[in-house]
Amino acid sequence: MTQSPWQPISPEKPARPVREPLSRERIVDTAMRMLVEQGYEAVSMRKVAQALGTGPASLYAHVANKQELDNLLVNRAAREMEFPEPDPDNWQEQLKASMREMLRVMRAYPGVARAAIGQIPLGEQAMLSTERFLAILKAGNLPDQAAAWAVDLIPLYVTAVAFEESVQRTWEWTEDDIEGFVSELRSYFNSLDPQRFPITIALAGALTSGGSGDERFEFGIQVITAGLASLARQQG
Amino acid sequence: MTQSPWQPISPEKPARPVREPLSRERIVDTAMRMLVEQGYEAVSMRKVAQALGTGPASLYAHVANKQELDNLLVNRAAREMEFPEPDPDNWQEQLKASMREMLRVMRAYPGVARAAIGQIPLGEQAMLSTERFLAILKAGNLPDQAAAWAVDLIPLYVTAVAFEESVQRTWEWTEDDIEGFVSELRSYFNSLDPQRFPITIALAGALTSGGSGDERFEFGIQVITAGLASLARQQG
DNA sequence: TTCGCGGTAGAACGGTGTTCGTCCACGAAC
DNA sequence: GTTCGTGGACGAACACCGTTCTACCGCGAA
Repeated sequence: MTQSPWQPISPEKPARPVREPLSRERIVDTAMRMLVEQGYEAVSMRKVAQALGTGPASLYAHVANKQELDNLLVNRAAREMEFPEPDPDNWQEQLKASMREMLRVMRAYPGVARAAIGQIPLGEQAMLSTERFLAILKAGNLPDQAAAWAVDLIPLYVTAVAFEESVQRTWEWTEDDIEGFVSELRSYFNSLDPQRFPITIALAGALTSGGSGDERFEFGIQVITAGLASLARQQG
Repeated sequence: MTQSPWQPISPEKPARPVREPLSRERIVDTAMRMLVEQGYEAVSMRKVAQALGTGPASLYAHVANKQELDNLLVNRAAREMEFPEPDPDNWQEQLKASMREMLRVMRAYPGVARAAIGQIPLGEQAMLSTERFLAILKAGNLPDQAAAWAVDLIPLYVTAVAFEESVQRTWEWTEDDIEGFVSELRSYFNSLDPQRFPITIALAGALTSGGSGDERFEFGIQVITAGLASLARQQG
């Protein structure tokens, strides 16, 4: 009882607390914007709440926990992916194009990869992209089991690539930093003990090429596509 | 000056603060043991320090930061991997065996995968395993550039698989939990809109099979190996 | 008009990585 | 033999994190 009993109750309303009410939609919108602008690390329950002008506890009325919010972000991103209509004569190129599309979206929302890795994507949009991949793989005449495991393998690879990139982006390297690092790396390889690392030294040039990641990714999807093609049933 | 001036100086030594001095080695040993026994989440700078009977600040005299400690753990784990001598007639099977070996070690040290993902492994032991993989790939007559990118792709895939498993292990699921989840998943697939998810529904069985992960992993290394083989130069 | 209820939100709990500044033991120098 | 400098040890603190407790309050139903 530290308050004076005659204190006026509610001094002319406390600064209009009405505001637009919270909602799942508004929370995901805000989190997504922060993800794009400031990266995954910046998307904390506290900061999302602060951006919405409230406290962290308020979010929990609409979102179960951080993990669910991550899942919602993944699903929101998946909404933007576009896939071709399956064409049996062209399924390998379609598969590659779809993987490129997946990486494109994940690059556009850095941090979504981190949210996506290690979770089974069961949201509406994510399931739709699975369906699209399955359609392409079936057009390629893959056995059911191979197609099923492939739609596990493919997002795993693309997500891992995107995640790796996003981790390195966290370190905030400029183009020059990368160039410097690559040349340092090359001379590090060359300084190794030739007795123990003969091949690493011989391939120092090849090992340090393709730093941008695009070429490496192209290589990866080529390997996966060719590997899957080798499992396709002859004819149809 | 709150102390009494006649107070005896150093009351028979303050509980022997000598102890064995800290060192990088001791820190990594302790962290590794905690990683094995309690998982990655339990390995914090504070807890490692506590296990060593000191405060967190003491570690920073020997280890730059948490990330460096993670790297040291990765390198320590890589020390345990064993690779076959390259055999040109058997390189595909050797490649698969090496990937299995890599996964085996990463499973033995849950959390190492999490520490490894998104970093270029430049430690002594990690470089050695790269060298071994290169030897096998060269035995398979892969072009230099393909071999170089392959030793990027291969650890990326294995690490991603191990990381995914370790994330799911964090959730502490029993065998029964998994079974229940899989059957739930199956009925979820079957409850989807047949208009929009025809293939997902048709393949519900295949999609939910191989829950243990071993079969999925075997599929993955088969795809990668076959894909790489398709890039090998004809003959030598 | 009253009551109940659900969204809001401040405060707090128990954690995290990292840094600051103090203290002290030890080896080198005088 | 004594002094001094230095580097490791480390308690305390900083700025965060996800989550929960609990009080409050406005609004719709009764």
